Amino acid sequence: MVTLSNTAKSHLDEALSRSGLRSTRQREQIYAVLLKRRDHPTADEVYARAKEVMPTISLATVYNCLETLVECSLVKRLNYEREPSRFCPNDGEHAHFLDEVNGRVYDILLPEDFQESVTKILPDGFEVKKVKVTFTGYAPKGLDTNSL
Amino acid sequence: MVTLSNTAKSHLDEALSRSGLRSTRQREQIYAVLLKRRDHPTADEVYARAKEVMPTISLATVYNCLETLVECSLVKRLNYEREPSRFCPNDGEHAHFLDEVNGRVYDILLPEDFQESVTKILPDGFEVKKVKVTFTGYAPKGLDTNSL
DNA sequence: TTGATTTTTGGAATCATTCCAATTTACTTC
DNA sequence: GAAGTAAATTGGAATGATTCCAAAAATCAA
Ligand SMILES: [Mn+2]
Ligand SMILES: [Mn+2]
Ligand SMILES: [Zn+2]
Ligand SMILES: [Zn+2]
Repeated sequence: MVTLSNTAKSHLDEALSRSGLRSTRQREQIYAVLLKRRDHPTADEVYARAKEVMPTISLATVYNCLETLVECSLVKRLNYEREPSRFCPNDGEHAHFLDEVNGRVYDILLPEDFQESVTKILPDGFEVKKVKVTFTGYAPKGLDTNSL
Repeated sequence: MVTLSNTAKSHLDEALSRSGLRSTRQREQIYAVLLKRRDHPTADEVYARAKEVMPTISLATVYNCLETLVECSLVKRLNYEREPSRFCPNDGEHAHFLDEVNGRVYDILLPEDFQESVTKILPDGFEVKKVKVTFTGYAPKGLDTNSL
């Protein structure tokens, strides 16, 4: 029904219970779908992939699960202009690169001191909680989104 | 009808004609509204402000004009999660800071070498066209959005 | 097993934005 | 400055991702 490594499964269970939420088949399935191909799919795409292995899952549930995973900090929601949200199961700090030609989004590893150093550009008095960096341009050819 | 400095007016006219577009009362009005209070209003807010001085303008026109201004690179469109787009008439390179408490967006001046230096974190082969930086947190109290 | 609480589900509702066809306006040419 | 053509504006309908809702199903503790 799902394909979720033991470590991913316990990562999920811990994050859910930390938020006082239950581990369900649907939540596991959605998380598994995201981890399998780290290509930043939309809710509709997640729905399609989840249905292949869990045909009775509903779109509403996909939205619910994605929202839950985002709130547990297991998944990030990405928004480009007014397009449908995309979802990223990479819970580490990283930037995103959107390829203008193929429409794909690549995760970009950030240097250790990045948040600290970029925060220096703020005038005195600004207290930063989060920094988001998004690149747009052309990614190198033949690069798999799973590889980053 | 509109309040647009001579320099702003010619800035607008030049950008429009550069794109082969006409300068209209509505486009001038929308641009004037944005310049008057640089607080990153939504299309609805722009509509409300424009109607005060041009009561017959339509919401469709506001959307059209905003889109036109964005395409002329006179205005930037900002998107936060799934909220309505906001618009910024600051055409220079800058970052944005969203205050989580008051919901306001502040323009953040970027250092000269910023784009160049942040681009260094990309692996070889990525060709950058644009970098977007967005901060979230708490802005200093009593700061006017027009002042930045 | 029972009962209380969450979660899932299908479908309706939302709402920012886009689309459309008709009217008006702007620019060019005579 | 009248006429013709292209571009822009307008009100209202349509769109579509997302959210909402109330009923059914699943989970958990007792
Ligand atoms: Mn992603
Ligand atoms: Mn803005
Ligand atoms: Zn990512
Ligand atoms: Zn701005």
